[in-house]
Amino acid sequence: MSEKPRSATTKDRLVAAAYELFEERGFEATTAEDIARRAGVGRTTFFRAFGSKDDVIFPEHDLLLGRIDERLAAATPATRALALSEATRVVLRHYLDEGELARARYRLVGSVPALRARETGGIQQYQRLFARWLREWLSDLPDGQLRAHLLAADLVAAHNYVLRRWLRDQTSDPESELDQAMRVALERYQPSGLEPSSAVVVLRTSATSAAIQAQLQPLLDNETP
Amino acid sequence: MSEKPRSATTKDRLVAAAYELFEERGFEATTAEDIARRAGVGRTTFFRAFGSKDDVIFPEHDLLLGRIDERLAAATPATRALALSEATRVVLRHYLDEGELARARYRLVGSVPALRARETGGIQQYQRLFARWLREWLSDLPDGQLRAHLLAADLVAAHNYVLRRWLRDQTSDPESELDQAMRVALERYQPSGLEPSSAVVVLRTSATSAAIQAQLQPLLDNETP
DNA sequence: CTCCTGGTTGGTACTCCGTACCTTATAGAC
DNA sequence: GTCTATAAGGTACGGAGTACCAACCAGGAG
Repeated sequence: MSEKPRSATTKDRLVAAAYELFEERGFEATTAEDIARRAGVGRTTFFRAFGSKDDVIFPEHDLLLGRIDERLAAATPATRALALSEATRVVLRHYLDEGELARARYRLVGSVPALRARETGGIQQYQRLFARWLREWLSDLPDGQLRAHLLAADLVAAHNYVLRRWLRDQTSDPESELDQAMRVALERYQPSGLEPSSAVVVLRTSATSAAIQAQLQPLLDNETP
Repeated sequence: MSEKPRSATTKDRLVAAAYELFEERGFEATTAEDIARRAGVGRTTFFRAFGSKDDVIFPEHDLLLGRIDERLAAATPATRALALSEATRVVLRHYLDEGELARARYRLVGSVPALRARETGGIQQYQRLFARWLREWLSDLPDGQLRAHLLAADLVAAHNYVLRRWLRDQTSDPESELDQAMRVALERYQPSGLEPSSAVVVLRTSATSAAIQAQLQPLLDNETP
């Protein structure tokens, strides 16, 4: 019935057919054979292309994992915080580029428990990837292993928070929101071991600033754990 | 209305049979009929008891979700931090009580991708439950919604970090480790809007402590955002 | 041209999961 | 005893995913 672009590859036609049918009659009510028939191929070809019915919906997952890994591998010690932030941005941008397709997937996944499980499995893979790098980067800190896992969880949660707001049409500037979310998430990232925040208390005294400095220094040098 | 021990033993026999067979010949190579036969019941009874082959492995999930919800619902504003910590402890204790069964499940889930997905789906439910309460508790904070999601992710990640260490036999005192992990995770929980950490700087001066206090007070009262 | 070869596709058959439906057995309630 | 409710087993079915085979379609080589 509906015509497909001649140049579209078999995989693309299958994806398009699948989304059409899922929206028309739901995920469970659509069989693999239905999808194959609408795409004009055999059932065998469908399973050869995707391996499972779920895979039609998350085809770019491995690609994104690879890009994140690349971005993190390219970081220098001085640019690690930035790399973490940019790595999440890679994923966000991917979905923004997908546009309506991403929103269709969001609606679909939200309404089918089986797909939810599949999606969270994918998210978990992101988190593990972040954790793998962070374990190394934070290995010198006290509780470094634990903090690596927490920060990985934060990064993924922060990204998903912003992404979901965009998917639900609750923001028109998701990139700026990601900036802010990353700022909050990265409060945990303190590779130099500094306090998360510092307060300066000023009292008037007759001492010279040099004298004050001399007295402050030993206090700052051996911090309480 | 009380649980019948008879039906409980049927379920228990099925669980025992399932774990035996999974260890013997693997998850995929074991059919539902195999499990039912070894437990001495019919295939129909198996599916009535568990609904799916995966459910044999995660039978207590809903129970734990309920207990977490209870614990969080019972919190007063002053005891919320404690309630969050205790809620994760409920889950940890459950696994500790299971003992070797929990370790068998860990080995099994680790080796079967399909079960991994199922498990992370369950974890996600914990996280969503925490987030639901925290959204409300942190609603007055700047970035409260975001912070609620991050803290929920932290709590779950911290709990899982300790649990996995125990499952891998890397700790003999998981409860103490959970204390420490919660201390780190809850750094994010600052419902009163206080700074995440405070530093006291002491300089000698001739002023009385009352005079110092008088000078400090205005500084403390209007904090910089 | 025919013959061969490798790769892609479609078709058929099979196992198994999960559900629906129907029958049977057991245990009280009366 | 009978009646009824509940748990159990049995059978049949649709659909996912796999295995295997047959058909087609390149492009050489002779």
